[in-house]
Amino acid sequence: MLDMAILGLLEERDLHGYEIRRQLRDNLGILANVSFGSIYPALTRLEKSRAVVATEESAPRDGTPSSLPAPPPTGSLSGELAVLRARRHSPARSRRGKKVYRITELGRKLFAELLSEGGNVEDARSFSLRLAFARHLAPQARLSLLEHRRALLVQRLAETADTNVDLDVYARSVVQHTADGVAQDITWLDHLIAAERATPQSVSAELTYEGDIR
Amino acid sequence: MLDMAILGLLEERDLHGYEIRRQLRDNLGILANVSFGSIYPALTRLEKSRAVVATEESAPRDGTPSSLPAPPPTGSLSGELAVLRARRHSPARSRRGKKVYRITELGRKLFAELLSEGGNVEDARSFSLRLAFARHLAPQARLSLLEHRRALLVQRLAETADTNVDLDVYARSVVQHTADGVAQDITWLDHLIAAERATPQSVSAELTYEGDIR
DNA sequence: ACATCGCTATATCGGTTCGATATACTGAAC
DNA sequence: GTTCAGTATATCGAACCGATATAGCGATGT
Repeated sequence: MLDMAILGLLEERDLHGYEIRRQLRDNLGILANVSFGSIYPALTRLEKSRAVVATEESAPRDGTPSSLPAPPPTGSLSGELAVLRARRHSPARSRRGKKVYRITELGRKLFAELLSEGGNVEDARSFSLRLAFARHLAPQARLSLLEHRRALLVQRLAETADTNVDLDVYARSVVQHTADGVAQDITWLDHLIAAERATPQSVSAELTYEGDIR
Repeated sequence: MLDMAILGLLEERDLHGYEIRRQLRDNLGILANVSFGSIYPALTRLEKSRAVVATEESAPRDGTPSSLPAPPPTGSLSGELAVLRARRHSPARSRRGKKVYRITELGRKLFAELLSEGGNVEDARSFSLRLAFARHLAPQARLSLLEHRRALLVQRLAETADTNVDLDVYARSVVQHTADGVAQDITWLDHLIAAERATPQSVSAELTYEGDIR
């Protein structure tokens, strides 16, 4: 699951581990407390499987050799300011040895697979992640994802509707609140499904991998 | 976290692994898809740390009527020993050995500790579990649990309020829906807190461990 | 002047949890 | 009377978590 998340972020731009974690926590909100103990091993195994490549000190596009780890302290003032300005909104800050990862073609294929097939449908986090990256899916795969999730939640709601006997106030409150949450998830999905059906497929077709998903 | 859940269930009645999983899935709803790959190792380690004891085909406790096909009442110590001795020399051929676990005094202490101190406050599952077992907590510990969780959610909501820029429709919808869920969790907690304050402590005092929690 | 605190950044360790799979018995349906 | 679904325990490798170590750098304070 983490692999999918990382690859999805790397589809946007090259990133290093720390920044990946920050985006997972702050931007997405899902996977809020993912730890470095998960991220770095994940990056290592993605690198081993050739889905990403690591470069030290994020080099600009074309074959620039990695520069020295420390920025020159006696640089020009304008240079320093440029660095500071860049630091604000770009993850490419040069501090200490920093491994910037870039997704490969193989990685893109792996991402498409994980997004459409991989991932537990029963897990809320997994579903939310896939939906967050749904623009990389073909319209019909998107719809299918939403409907599968909806069906699962409806079933779950039906099963847990009448099992609140012999529970005390606290447990019953938890169960009830969980059920309420599920019900709201379903209405949310209904809106998404309706919006999806209302949107003509041609509009978003160019953003998807249509042909690559089997 | 699983340890706390298991001990909490065993406070009610003696159970075996399969049944523990069933209750976790169906009754509580939290920890819905916990696997046997978690439960059996957890039971083994709880047994190793003397928090629970395992008996084969144990009799139900007092006040717990059971519709099971009446096993011989092996509630006595000698009976348990006989079973254990028999298991040594017999490979349990006829029936698949059903291990029924019973919580010990040590286990009860461990449960009280896990319930009050242990468990991640940031994790929704952990919180829900603890709340589900909240009747085992002293009133002030219960209130504290609710208020801590509330404070955390308020903080989280404040932090994620303005970070929905540069996200596409799908990701933004996920983030928004997550935030809505958090907001509703807060109102839910508000109700629980109000109810908790409205209840005079003496009413539920006898159900708690008050003196055991440090 | 420098001490300390907080943030960025990578990495590893032990322990826990997941998902899949194997095994075996029972009862009901067909 | 054989297949099918449910009950029940167990194990394996991989993934994941939480804590911790290390280290450079910026700001803040005394």
